[in-house]
Amino acid sequence: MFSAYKSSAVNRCYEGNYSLTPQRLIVLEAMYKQKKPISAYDLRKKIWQMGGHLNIATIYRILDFWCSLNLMHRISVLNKFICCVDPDEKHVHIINFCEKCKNLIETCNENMGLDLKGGMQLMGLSLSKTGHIEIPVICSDCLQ
Amino acid sequence: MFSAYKSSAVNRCYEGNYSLTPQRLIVLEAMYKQKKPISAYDLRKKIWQMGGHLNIATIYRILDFWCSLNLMHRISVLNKFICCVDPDEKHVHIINFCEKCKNLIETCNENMGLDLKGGMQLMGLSLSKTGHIEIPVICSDCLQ
DNA sequence: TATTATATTGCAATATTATATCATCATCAG
DNA sequence: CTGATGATGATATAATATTGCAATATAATA
Repeated sequence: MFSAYKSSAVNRCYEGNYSLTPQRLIVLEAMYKQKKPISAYDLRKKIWQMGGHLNIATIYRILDFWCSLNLMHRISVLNKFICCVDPDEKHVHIINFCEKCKNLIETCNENMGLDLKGGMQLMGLSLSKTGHIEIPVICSDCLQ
Repeated sequence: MFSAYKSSAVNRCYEGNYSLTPQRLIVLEAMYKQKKPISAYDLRKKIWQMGGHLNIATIYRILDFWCSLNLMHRISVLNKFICCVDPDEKHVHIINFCEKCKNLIETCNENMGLDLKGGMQLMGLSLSKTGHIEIPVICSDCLQ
């Protein structure tokens, strides 16, 4: 439901004192409709089709904005963007990326039984707040 | 030591029946000298400085080649390439990427106490053979 | 409300990263 | 030698991303 997703967005903007501009809303809505990862340029086309117009630089800036608030993820292995499936999840977001069919299976480290903090401490590292983790996998469908 | 790294490369080529061409060696050597992640275009410059010349398409093809043999990694969050610090390591290669200083700390899942297989099985996934995992972190130096 | 400060967006140019196509060259088996 | 295969070179172009600055919108304050 878009309304739930949108209210997460509204809350983050309120908490962080960021303004929720029309352009940011346009991107939010277009991205929400988009169920697969999409490039910034394709998102621009999609917004055209929805009757809007945003400059490509603006689109990149706004995508970065939402990513920094964890409402979206930049899937770096694809150079594409996707809405976060559960923006209020407090664990580390994990994006399993099937190398064969290119589908994403998003979850969190807890659901995968992954103890990240322990491993990090061993190395003197701490997890960055904003990031997510992409794991290259073969999904069950592609395993035959 | 380059000789150890090179002999890993020679072995992989032999096992897989791939030819170790002069161009592939040039890339191997230039990359080995390079201690930080480098873009394909910057690598081309570096090869120029070493007195060689390789076409950009060739460079991309050869980088892909070495990545497929796990002698190098494509760091997708940076769109850059780096030599693998331990090409004979059989565990999953983990590249911790400091979001502040941009340095990489490479290790393997075992060293980090990360049980990846267990987590994958829970989700019906299996780890892809070729990939590595990039984790966004803050390193100890940057934590103040 | 009017004014100022700050943040955001639009625009245009450009930089950076990556791939496609096709010709040529090298290697190797028969 | 010859033909098949794989690798490389050359060129063009596609796809992704950023920069600098002007214009505009938003928020803060008088």
